[in-house]
Amino acid sequence: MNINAETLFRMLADSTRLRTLMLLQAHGELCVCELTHALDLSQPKISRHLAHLRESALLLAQRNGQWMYYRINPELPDWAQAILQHTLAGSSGVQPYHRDQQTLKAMPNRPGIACCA
Amino acid sequence: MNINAETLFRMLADSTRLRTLMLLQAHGELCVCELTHALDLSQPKISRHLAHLRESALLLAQRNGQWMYYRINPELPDWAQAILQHTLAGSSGVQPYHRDQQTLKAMPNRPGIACCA
DNA sequence: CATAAATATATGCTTGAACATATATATGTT
DNA sequence: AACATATATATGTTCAAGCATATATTTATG
Repeated sequence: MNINAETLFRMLADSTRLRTLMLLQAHGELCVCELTHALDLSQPKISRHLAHLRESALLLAQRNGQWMYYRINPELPDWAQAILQHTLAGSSGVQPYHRDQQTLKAMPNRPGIACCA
Repeated sequence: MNINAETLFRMLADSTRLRTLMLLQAHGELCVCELTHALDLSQPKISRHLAHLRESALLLAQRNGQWMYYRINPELPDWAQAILQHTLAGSSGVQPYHRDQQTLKAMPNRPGIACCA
């Protein structure tokens, strides 16, 4: 994998992208509709930023039925993964990141998650 | 200390500022003329970016005679310091960061450094 | 000693490019 | 058709670059 620090930081410098990455860092894999709900932003806005993150090789995308699932590229170099971890550690208790986690958990009809045990 | 992740990453997302921070992370403290020489950029450009970094509380400045010395704010939260460390680890061997270090070492008449033993 | 010159650093101001946003619409899946 | 996602276009905002210039400190000179 080849990513330079400046590119990584340009991607992290936008609020929508940073919140998205923090959700993915905490959950492993999420589809566009989950992100749209958790961040409470318009679908085209999320989709555009996901495209940027994909083009920068920070994210991988995978279709499952009608849903597109995104996850952090596991081949990112160690230093980049470490940066994402430390960022999550430093902001998971802070707004808006903390609220985003709660909003995701409270989402009704999440695809791929059984509604009842 | 109070700095949020988005502000940190906006500061790191510019090439001039990132190169400056990597030099400071590696050397502890440098004056404007040393940074200007090492990065081979115009003095107003460096000075302008140093002002941004100061206003974001990432850097502290201290006058010593005619020289202004800048250093990374030691009160940055742990996660932010960790990010700077990992960034240096990931880019110290890469251009332009590696070249910057060499150019600094080759600078003649560095203030505060004895010319001969 | 007063003043001027040289060095080091900071800051207005304007222009231009990069980029985020919003709306509408297109594509793909069930 | 309904749902999920992507993209095109237009618009507005942010922000870096460059130049000129201002301030501060030290050194040189009459």
